[in-house]
Amino acid sequence: MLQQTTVATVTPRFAEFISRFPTLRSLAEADEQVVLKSWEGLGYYSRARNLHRAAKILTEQFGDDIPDDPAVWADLPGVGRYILGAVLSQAFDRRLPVVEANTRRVLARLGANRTELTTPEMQKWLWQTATDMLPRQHIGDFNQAMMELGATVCTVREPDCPNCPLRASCQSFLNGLQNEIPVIAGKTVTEQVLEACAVIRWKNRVFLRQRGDTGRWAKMWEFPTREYARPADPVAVASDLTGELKMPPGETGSVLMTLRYSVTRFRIQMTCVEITLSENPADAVYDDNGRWVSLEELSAYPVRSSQRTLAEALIRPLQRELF
DNA sequence: AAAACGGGGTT
DNA sequence: AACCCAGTTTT
Repeated sequence: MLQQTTVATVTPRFAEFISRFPTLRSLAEADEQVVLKSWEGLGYYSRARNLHRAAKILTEQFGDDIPDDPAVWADLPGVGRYILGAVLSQAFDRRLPVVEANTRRVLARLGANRTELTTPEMQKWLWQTATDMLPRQHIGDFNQAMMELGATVCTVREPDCPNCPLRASCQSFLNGLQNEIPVIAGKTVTEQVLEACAVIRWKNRVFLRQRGDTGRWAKMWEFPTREYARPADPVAVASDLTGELKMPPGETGSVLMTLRYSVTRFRIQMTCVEITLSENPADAVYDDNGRWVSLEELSAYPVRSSQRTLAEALIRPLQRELF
């Protein structure tokens, strides 16, 4: 119930649920519709279905002898790494960590780690750090305490650092960084960029060109600062950008790229322009979503943040170079 | 690595 | 209106 649901919301609902299904077997033997009915208003109904399925699996395979084997639990529907650690550490004192919203904040602050929370490397760091920190005994209490610390002291806003039991070893408190950490990513924004990318075919060669105004051939993922980078954001450099060309070379399609700035993530969907070059400039055509246009018409096509048209900036230099 | 899944509370 | 919540699964 506590997955993405506040303690305040869950508390009364949990009591009702346990009263309705006091044992694992009673839950396993209940009709799914009855279980779902008792879940009404909590949302994420797949949690209820998974819980019910998991109860049936456990009861069928182990009867009333609930296993403490992490491998068994990990295969249960709805059991991810958090539930695995939470259940087994508290029910059986198994030495497994728990990482959730509160512990993420506590650990990031403790180590003054500025890596954005949702990145894979940060997730890895968080789980590893939580694992390394585990005591020998009373694992469940420790996990619970870490979450409680995040909920009551190491809060999102205005953490009570002076009264924190970990203040002496907290790298954020020691450096006055508790309000900068953790780093949370902004919402991903998607922007259509029509003229930014071109697939150029000439004889047996295919050129991928990011922009027309840099004056040189560049790989698709090498491009200068874009005007839609917000002023507060640092300049996007090649290392900040990871991209994947989703179309076969030589065909028209779109490119999805993710720009990672310090906080906000940009997702850029570029509609690529396919251009077939001819030695006669008047013959050059491009295909924009199935529409074929001559180079004459193309010359009016603007290159964003540049006074030059696509034809002037990209195609003419290409023709000069190739012919 | 996103996006989907959801209702309720906070800013 | 936007964001967040004791996450997991599917795309």
